[in-house]
Amino acid sequence: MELITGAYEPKETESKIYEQWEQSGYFNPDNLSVEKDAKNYIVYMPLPNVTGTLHMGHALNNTIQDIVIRYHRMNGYRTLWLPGTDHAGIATQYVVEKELKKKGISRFELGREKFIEKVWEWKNQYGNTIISQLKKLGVSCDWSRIRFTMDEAYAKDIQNAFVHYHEKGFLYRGKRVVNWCPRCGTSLSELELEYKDEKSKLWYIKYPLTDKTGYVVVATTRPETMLGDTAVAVNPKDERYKNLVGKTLLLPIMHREIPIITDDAIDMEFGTGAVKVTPAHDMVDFEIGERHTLEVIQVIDERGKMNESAGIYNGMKAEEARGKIIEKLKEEGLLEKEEEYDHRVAICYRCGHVIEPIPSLQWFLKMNDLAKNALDAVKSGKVKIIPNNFEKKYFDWLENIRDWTISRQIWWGHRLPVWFCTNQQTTENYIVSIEKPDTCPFCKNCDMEQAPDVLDTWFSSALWPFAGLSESDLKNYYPGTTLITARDILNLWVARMIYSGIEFKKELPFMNVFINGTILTKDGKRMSKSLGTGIDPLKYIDQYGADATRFGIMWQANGQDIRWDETAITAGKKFANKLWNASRFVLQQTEHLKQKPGDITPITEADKKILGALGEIKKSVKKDIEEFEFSKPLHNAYDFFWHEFCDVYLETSKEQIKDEKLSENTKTILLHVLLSSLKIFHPFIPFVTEEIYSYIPLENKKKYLMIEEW
RNA sequence: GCGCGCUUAGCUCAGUGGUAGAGCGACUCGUUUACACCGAGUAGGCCGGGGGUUCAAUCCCCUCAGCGCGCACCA
Repeated sequence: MELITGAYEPKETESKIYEQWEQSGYFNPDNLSVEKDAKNYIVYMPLPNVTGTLHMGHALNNTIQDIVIRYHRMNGYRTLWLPGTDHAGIATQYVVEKELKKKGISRFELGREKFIEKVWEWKNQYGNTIISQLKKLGVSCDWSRIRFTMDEAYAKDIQNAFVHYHEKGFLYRGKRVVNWCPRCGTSLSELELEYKDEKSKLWYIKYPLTDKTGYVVVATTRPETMLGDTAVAVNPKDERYKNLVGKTLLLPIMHREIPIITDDAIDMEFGTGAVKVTPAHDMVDFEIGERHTLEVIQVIDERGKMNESAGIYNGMKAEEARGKIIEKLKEEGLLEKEEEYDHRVAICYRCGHVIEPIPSLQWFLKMNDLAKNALDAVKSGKVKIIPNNFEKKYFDWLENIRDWTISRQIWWGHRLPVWFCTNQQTTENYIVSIEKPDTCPFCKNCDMEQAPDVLDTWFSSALWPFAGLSESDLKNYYPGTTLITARDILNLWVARMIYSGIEFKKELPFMNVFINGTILTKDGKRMSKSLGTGIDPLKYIDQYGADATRFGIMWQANGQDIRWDETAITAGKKFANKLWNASRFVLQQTEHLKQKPGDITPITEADKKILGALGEIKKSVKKDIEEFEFSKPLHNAYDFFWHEFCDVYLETSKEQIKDEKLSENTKTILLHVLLSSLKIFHPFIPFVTEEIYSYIPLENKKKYLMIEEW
C-alpha cells in the first residue's frame, strides 16, 4: 500500500500534480487523442487585467470554466480553454501613474515614450501574477496559446478592425459632449461609468425676463454650469409658460440674453418645469441644443476647472465656483430657494473621480447595424444567455444604443491607425492606414503624425475570440462553444464580442453565455478591495487546498449571488479527506485486482443498490453540468459518495468480503464505484482525484484521470 | 420612477401543490483495523406580513414590507 496513511495533505500533492498536467500536454487540444470527428468544446477565458490579482470572483468564474472544460475533455471533446491577459488601458495606466507619483513624477514630465516603457516594465514584472495564481487554482487552460492584448498579432487584428469600420463608413470623428474623467484625462463610454449616491441640493434660480416683466425659475443641481447656459426650455404642452415662449431671459451673472424654447424632452413634473439648457455640459442639453441650434459655450475644462468663458470664476475648480455662484445669486436676490436632494453622480470606473460631461473631439463608432446583429443573435436563439433573465439587460442596452466613443486620451493602449497632416490639422485632414504614409496626401510634403489617442480597451477585448487565435488555429478553434462570465461585462464585453464575431468572421463567437453569480460578503455587501471587504482565495488555497476551495465555492454557487460562507470550505476539506480515506480502504482491499472495472455483476441487494445509485448519479451529474448547474450535482454526488457509498456500501462490503462467494465480486464493485466516483468528482476537485487515481491498480488505464472517459 | 432577483433551522443555502432538507454550528452517545477532518442519534422552522385560488399553499396569483442589483433625459 503506497498511499500515505492519515489525513490527506493537499499541499504536498497539488503543485506536483499541476506540474504533471502541464507536462502531459493535455491542456492543449492538439495532443488529445480524440476521434477525428470529435466535437469541439471551446471556452475563451474572460481576460483578466494585467493589473489584477485573484479575487473570489475570478476563483468562482474560473472554477466553473475549469469544471466545464474538464468535463468535456474527459468525455471525448476536442477541448480548448484559451487564456490571455488584457492590457487594461486606463486601469494599468492609473496603476503606473500612481507608482510614479510616489516618486514625485508625472507622466507628462516623463513623456509618452518613456512612460510607455515604464508601463511595459511594470507589465513584465507584475503582469503574470494572476496567471500563476490561476494555476494554483488548478485551471486547465492551454498555456501554450496564451495571448496578451498588446501582442503584435493581436494589435494587427485591432488595426484591421479599425480600418474595416472606417472603410465601411462606421467611423466618424466629431466634437460632442462625452463623459470625461478629469483625473484620468480621458473620455469614457457610458458603460464605463459607475454611480454613487450623493446628498446634494436642488437650487431654484430666478432668471429675469429681458423685458423686466418678471422672471422664470429654474431648478438645478449644478449651478456652476449656468455660466454656459444658452437657453431655458419648457415642455410645449406646459400651460404655465405658454405666453413666455419666444421671449428672452437675461442670464444672471453673465448677463447674456437667452431664449425660452420648447422641447419635448422636458418633464413638466420636475422642479418648476423650466430647465436651464447647457449644451456644453450635459448630454441631453447637447441634444436639445442641436435641435434648436443653440450655441455651445464650454465653461469647464478638461481638468474640471472653470475656463476663460466663466468670467471671474476662471481657474476655479467647478465645485468652488458652485459655492461662489450661489453666494452671488443670494446677494442679488436671485436664489428663490434650495431643497435637499439625493441624487446619483457618475464616477469613473477606474479611479472613482466624478465624471464631467464636456464637449470633446472624439472618434465614434456607429452602432446601429452592429447592435442589430448582436440583438438578432440572441433573439433568434443562436446565442443563449443563461440564465435567460439577463437577456433583458442585453436587449435594453442594444435597443437604446448610442454611438460608441472609442478614442481615449491616454497613452497605454492601441494607438489609432490614423495619420494627420502636420501642416493643416483639421477634422478632415487625416487618413486611416496601418502603415505610416510616405507622403501626405494633403500638403504633399509634411511628415504625417499618428493620432495621439488610443482605442478603448473594450474595443480590443471585443475581438478576443478570434484575435486571440493564430491564423491556423482560427480554422480549428473558432467559433467557440461557451462563454462563462460575470454579469457586469455582459454589454461592455459580451455583446461587443458577438457583433464583432459576425462582422469579422461571419460567424458567432460562441453559442452559450453563462452568467455566474456574484460573490458577496456574508452581510450581502459587495466584495471590494478598496472597501476592504474582499477575501483572498489564495488564503484558502494555502490553508485548505485548492480542491477544498473549489469545492467550497461550488457548494454555494447555485446561480444566485453568493453570500460567502467560509464553512463550505471546511466541508470541502473534510470531503477531500473522506475521499482519500475511503480510497485507502478500497485500495487496501483491491491491491491484487487487475480486472477491468467494467467486469462487474451485482449479486447482493447492496450490490444492486449501489450500482443503481451510481448509474443514477452519473446520469444526473452529466445532465446538470450540461445544463450549467454546478452546485446541485456537487451536492448530489457528495451525498452519493459519503452516505450511500461510504456509510452504507463500504460497511456492508466488510461483511461481504468475509464471504468467499462474494469476496472478489465485492472488491471489484468497490473499485468500480471508486473509480467512477473519482471521474465524477474530477472536474470539481481535480487534484485529490488525480492523486488517488495514480494508485488505482488497473491495467490499460490511461495515464491521467483528466483524460479518462466517464 | 421603471425592471429583475431574494426573504425557509443559530449562520449560509437547497427544495416540493399533499407529514419540511443539506453543510457548518450546538447537544448526547460511541474509539473491534478507511476516516474523530469519523460513526449513530437529538434538539432547533406560524418556509417575511396580509389577502386570494384550491379539498389542500412554503410552492400558484395579488398586495405590502425589507434587502440586493440593473436601467432612467435623476435638469
